[in-house]
Amino acid sequence: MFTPSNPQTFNPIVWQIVRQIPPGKVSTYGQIASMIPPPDGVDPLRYAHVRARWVGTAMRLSVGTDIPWQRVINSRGFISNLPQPGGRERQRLLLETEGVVFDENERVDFKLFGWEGPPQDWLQAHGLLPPRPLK
DNA sequence: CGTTTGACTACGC
DNA sequence: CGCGTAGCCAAAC
Repeated sequence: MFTPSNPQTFNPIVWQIVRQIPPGKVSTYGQIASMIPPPDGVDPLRYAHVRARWVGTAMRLSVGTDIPWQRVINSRGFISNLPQPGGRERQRLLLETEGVVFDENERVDFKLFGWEGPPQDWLQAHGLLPPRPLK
């Protein structure tokens, strides 16, 4: 089932969701986090303040895997500042190869390329809840 | 082990 | 729209 009382279970859930993002689409840290309910024992209100950052941590740990990490960007439509040198350029190149277009300000339009999220039955099949807005 | 840092985001000016 | 900050935990030092 689903007991994310520790990151060893939280992170794989993040990665599993990221795998569902189709090529040519992007999601955000917060959007992915909103699909994962608060871990047991964590105050939901406090969880809402840190969950997006947890997703960022999970993504950082996903380097060197087959996870399509490039499809996760920040809520403003920009590529975040990756810890690895040259990571941003690489991420942009990967996304552009998939068909994602950046505007003159290096921003992605979520209206065009934003991922609508997985089907609800997929979420429920994995013991997750439908996405909830922040706060 | 204590300290610092961080692939975040909403909100207030 | 830009800039600063609070929120507060897991990794990384």
